Order: sequence, then structure tokens, then C-alpha cells
Amino acid sequence: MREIELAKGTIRLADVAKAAGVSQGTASNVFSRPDVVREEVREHVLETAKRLGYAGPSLTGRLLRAGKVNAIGVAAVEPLAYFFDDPWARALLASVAQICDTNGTGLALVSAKDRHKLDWNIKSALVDGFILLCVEGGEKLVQLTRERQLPFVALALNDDDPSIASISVDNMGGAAVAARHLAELGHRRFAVLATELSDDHVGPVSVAEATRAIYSTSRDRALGYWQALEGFGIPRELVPIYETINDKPSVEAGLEMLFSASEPPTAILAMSDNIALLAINWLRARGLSVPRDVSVIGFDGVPEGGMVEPGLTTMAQPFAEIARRAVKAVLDDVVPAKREMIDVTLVVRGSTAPPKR
Amino acid sequence: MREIELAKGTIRLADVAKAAGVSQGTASNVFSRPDVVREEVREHVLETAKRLGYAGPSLTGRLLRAGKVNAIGVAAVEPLAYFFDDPWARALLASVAQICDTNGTGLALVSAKDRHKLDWNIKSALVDGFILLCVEGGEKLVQLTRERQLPFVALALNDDDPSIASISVDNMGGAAVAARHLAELGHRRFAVLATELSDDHVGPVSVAEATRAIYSTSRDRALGYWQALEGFGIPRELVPIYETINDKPSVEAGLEMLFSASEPPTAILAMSDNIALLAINWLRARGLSVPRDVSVIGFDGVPEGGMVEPGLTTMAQPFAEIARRAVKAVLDDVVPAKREMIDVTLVVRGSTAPPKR
DNA sequence: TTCTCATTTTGAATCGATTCAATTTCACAG
DNA sequence: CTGTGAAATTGAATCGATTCAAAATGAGAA
Repeated sequence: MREIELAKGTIRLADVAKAAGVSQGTASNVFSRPDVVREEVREHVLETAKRLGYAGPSLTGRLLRAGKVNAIGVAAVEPLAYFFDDPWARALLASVAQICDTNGTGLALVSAKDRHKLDWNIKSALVDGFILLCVEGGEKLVQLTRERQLPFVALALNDDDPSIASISVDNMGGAAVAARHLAELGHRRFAVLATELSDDHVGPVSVAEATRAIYSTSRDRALGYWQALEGFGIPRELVPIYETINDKPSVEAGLEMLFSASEPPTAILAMSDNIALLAINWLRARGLSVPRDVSVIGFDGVPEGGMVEPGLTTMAQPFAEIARRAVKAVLDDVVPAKREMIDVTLVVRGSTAPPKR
Repeated sequence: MREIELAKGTIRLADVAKAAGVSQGTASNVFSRPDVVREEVREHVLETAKRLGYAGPSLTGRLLRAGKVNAIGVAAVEPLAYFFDDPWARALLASVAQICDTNGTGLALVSAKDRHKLDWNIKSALVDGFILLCVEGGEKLVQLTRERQLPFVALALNDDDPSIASISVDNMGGAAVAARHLAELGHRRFAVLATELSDDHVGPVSVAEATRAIYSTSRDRALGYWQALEGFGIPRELVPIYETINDKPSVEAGLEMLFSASEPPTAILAMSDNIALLAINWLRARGLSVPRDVSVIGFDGVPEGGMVEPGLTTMAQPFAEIARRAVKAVLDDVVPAKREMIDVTLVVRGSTAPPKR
């Protein structure tokens, strides 16, 4: 008779406990440590809970005591859709997702192009730690995340600050391997399609400009290319570099320029697979055969590279390994002592071949 | 002198309040409603907070009282990586992400192939509501989510239960348009590559089997194809249907069968863009030209369809609109009264043309 | 000087669970 | 019948904030 009036509002654990005639402690145990309560009681409480329409222990209540969310956040200074649109981010996230899957960790996507929003999103994300995609705006991201005082790892950080836990690939070494691969095939006329070297700039870049680029990822790749090519007697000054912003218009503008030269390149060093794929499309539309007329090599090793015709030769990042380390570091809160560096491997597919004689 | 010993443990709002010599209420206001506290005091509290290394109001504490997480979960009965690997899921999520971005909502990915894990993940996801991707295992997903007693919307639900709030596309109507498009181009020999009709089955399906398929999405598409084709005097019995599981091996097995027939089809009705793209690849590898020898039409309208050569003709789902409605429904907790249905539109690209004479 | 009213600040209650030391229950040995 | 130890249960403290009625403060009017 009295019980009926309980129907109003949401049912709390305490309500269930009272209705079942047990203490709140026991009721709690029924849900979180069922083994410690006598079967008979447990059943009764469960039944009562169902009868009252109890939705199970509220996460917030539990959370408050436990302090663990059991989820990690992946953050970037980009619109949220970036995680699904950008091939590199996608490949990385697929790997991160896989790792999370196996150890039952949740995954939250955190991002915003606008600094204020980003700040708020990072502050209010319910996660135990962050993986930062620092391709662009990395320092900002790191700074914002620091304030949150949660463990984090920076990926692809364009900054040499050793106090930031980060995992990066060996850009210089990888780039050198890429250039060497083409040089060994016999190419001598190269051109570089670069990812961002400095803010708000698109177009040809001089050696000096590239050398003092603020984005170390792109800079190191350039250094790697140069180093390898000079081993073949090709001075860096003779290798045109065109800086893009990793999108179609800027890549095509670059190609337009490079291929209107009197002696167009026979080999293109693209600093990302995205650029490389765009380049291949442009070249073929222009009536140039890849790899017969022009060889193209990318960087990253995104899955799309293996699904086009011809397959894209590229320097593949070990996404699974990067994801594994990053997730582990964040979850265990044992952020890598300093900068960790991971090797990339040359994957030869159909987009590179010896030059026409 | 006394203050120094505060350094141990984590700093709580109460610590800051005490150190700053204000009440906890005021300290709280400094962070959550700064306008109500006098500037002088506010500055002092803020400064004290910074000095103590206070990380800002703990989300869990806030959460407990506010009850809103400000995030939605997207769930599927698939491994987590599905969200990044499957083209349809990806396209949809990109749109969902965009909507979330504009209204500052967080996005959490929830999923597991294994029922037990899924149950746990759904139970413990910190979200205000769910968007369910029901392509496969929809009922299970809906059932599990119901227990959580949070608002949710089911997308692409293979079930006609009107008590479930769901948003779907007009599968039958769309399929009819697709088939009509090809018939009007002059095609008369069709074949259907179907998405899942029933559990654990791959291979040719009879009209009867397709008619009583348990997955309504696939069934409705088949019904739409039939309806349109019969308008052109092609009886359903003469249209072979091959059921795939939307992956490469099963699609290729289907094509192998269809094209070893004495009179192979000139037009392929694929129930997903994924299948259509795989089919195009197979056909070209086999030396058949698309669309000269064979026309292919897909269903879904994933971005990849516009980026291949030839472009894929398809029935495009309005992802942005679906996402908008779904997010809105979940956030406002005004789940659509019952089933909502959205139209798909024919997008003609290069993969369809009149048949060779 | 006293009274009013608006602005700030306070302090205690509250959100919904978990946890653990203390207590009760129970079966069985002595 | 008592004593013992294991198992089950209790009840109160706790997590970290927000909220709001009530109290304090201050400025201006009478």
C-alpha cells in the first residue's frame, strides 16, 4: 500500500534496497559483487529491482567513487568529422579502436577546430586519458590537455620538446628510404609534394625555407629525401619542393606547376599517401601513366593505398604498434619517458618503376 | 606554514575554497557561474586554484548533480574498428560528427561483436543517449539499450516493430528507382547482389526465400527491384539473386556464379555501394568494361563512390539529414513517434549506361 | 541615523552509488 | 550448551561537486 507511491521519479538503489527490505550495502553488492550475497537474497533484490523498473546502478554514482571512466579520448585540432574523413586519422583510429576493443576500453572522440570549443571539449570529456593527434596545432592541443592533468600521449607531434610524452615515426629515416628506392630504380629528376611546413603557406619552397620549417614532421621528411638523394649526387637545390595543405586544390596546383616545367620530374616524393593518391589521379587524368611515365611514392601506409590500381608504393607506419603503445601508455599512466620513435617500412607496390629511357 | 601540507593527494574544490578563505559555494560559483561572484574574489580564488594546481571542477562531481554528460553514443554489434572500416558506417558517422560538432556534443563509440561485452559497454557508456546502427544484430542491440533507459534511435533497423523509434530510408522505393533507371537505359538481363537476407547464408536465393527474408532492409530492396522490373515485363523469377555478406569473398563468389551462366547479366543491382565497388573491381579485373559491358548500380551513396573511376551510380542516402534527425531526437529525448522514413535519391555517375547492342 | 533593497557570500543538503569496519547469523566441533 | 570461525549483512562515511534558502554586506534614500 505504501510502496505504490514510490512510483514517482527515478528509482535509486536506495529505493530498491528499501523495497526489498535489505540494506543499501547489500543492494549495492547485488549489482557490483554478486558473489558475496546469498543467492536467495540476490534473486529477491534483482526481482524487486525489475519490478520497480530500476535501470541498474547509475554510472555517475559509481563513477564518483571509483574514479575510473574506462575510456580514452582521442583528440585533434580539427572538426570532429576529421576522424572519419582523413585517411591517416582513420587508419590510426581503426587500430586504436581495435586495441580498445580487446581490453574493453571505451573510445571518445574529442575535437574542435575552434580553440575555445576545443578547450571546453577537452575539459569536459569523460575519459581517463588522451591520445593527441598533433598533425596540426599540436602545441595548442598539448597545452590544453596538460591543464586537465590526465595522462596523455602526443602522436605525430611537430615539436621537439622532450618534456612531452610522444610517439612518432622516423620521418627522416623513412623519407631517406623512400628517396633511395626511387633513385635506385634509376630516377634522377625528382620533385617533392610536401605537407605543411609552415602556417598558411602554399606554393614552392626554397631549401632555406624548408630547412627552417616550423613543422618538424615535414621538415624531417625533406631532410631525409635530401640526404638520400645527395648520396646519388643530386644536390638538394635541384629538387623542387611544393608545399601543399594536404588537399586536392593545393596538390593539383603543385602538380600543374611542376609539370609545366621544361624538364618535368619522373619521380614524385609525396609526404603523405593522401597527396600521393591525389597526384596519381591528376597524372592519369592528364594522360600520364603511373608508373610508366612518372613514379609516385607516398608516406603513411593507409589502407586505401593498397586498394587502388596501381597500388601505391609507400613508407608504411606500423599503425597497430603505434596504437598499442599509445593506448597502453595512457591506460597505465606510464607515459613514455620522452620521445619514442618508431620505424616505417617500405612497401613496394605498383606506383613506382624504373624511368622510361 | 600550515598550507604547505595540503600538497598531498589531489586538490579538491573544497581545498581551494579553504585556502582562498571563501566558502565552498563561492568557490564553486567561481568556476560554474563566474558572473555572480565579485571580480576581486573571483580573481583571488582563481589564483589560489592555480597556485595549488587545481585541475578544475571534477567532471564526476559535477556530473553527479547535473545528470547530463553532454555526449551521445553510437553503438553497433560490430568490432569497434567497424566505425572506421565500413564505408556506410563511416559516412554516417562523419555526418553525425558534424552535427555534434556544431552543437558541442561529445561523441562516444560503443560496440562489441561479443554479446556479453556489448552488454557491458552499453551499460557503462557515459552518454545521454544512443544512436543504434542496426545493420546487423539490431534486435539484440535494441534490447540491450532499452535496459539502459536512455533515449535512443535505431538506424537501418531490420524490424518492423513500431514501438522502436527508428529512422530508415525508403528501401523499397529507392530500389525501384534504381531498377527503373537501368531498365529505362534498355537493360533486360539483371542480377541482384544482395546484402544479408538471413543469418549465416551465402549463395543464390529463390524468390520465395527472399520474400520471407528476416532482414527487412534487404527484403524491401529486393521487393523494390522486382516491382520496378515487372513494370518492364521482367518477371521476378528471371532475376537471379545472390546473397552476400557484404564482403569481398562472398561478392566475388556471387559474380563468379552469375557470369559463368550462359546468358550473363548486363546490369547488376547491388544492394550496397560496398558490393557495387567490389563488383566493379572484379569485372574490370575480368576484362569486362563498366559500363560498356556491364552496368552497375549501388545503394547508399558513400563518398568513395564519387572518387573512383568510373563514378558509381547509386541511390544516395541523405546522411546529413539522417544524422541531424537522429542526434536531435536523442538529445531532445523526443524520439520519433514511430518509424520515420527518408527518401533516397538517384545519383547518376559513370557506372551505368545503355547495354551494348 | 535608520530603513530598504540589491548584491554577495555562506553553509548545509543533495546527487547515487561504493566501501569497509562492525555486527549478526549460522553451522558445527567440543 | 558453549565457543569458534566463516559467511552474510548492516549502516555510516565517503567521493566532489552544485544548489538554494538564509545571512551578511553595502549603497542610497528618508
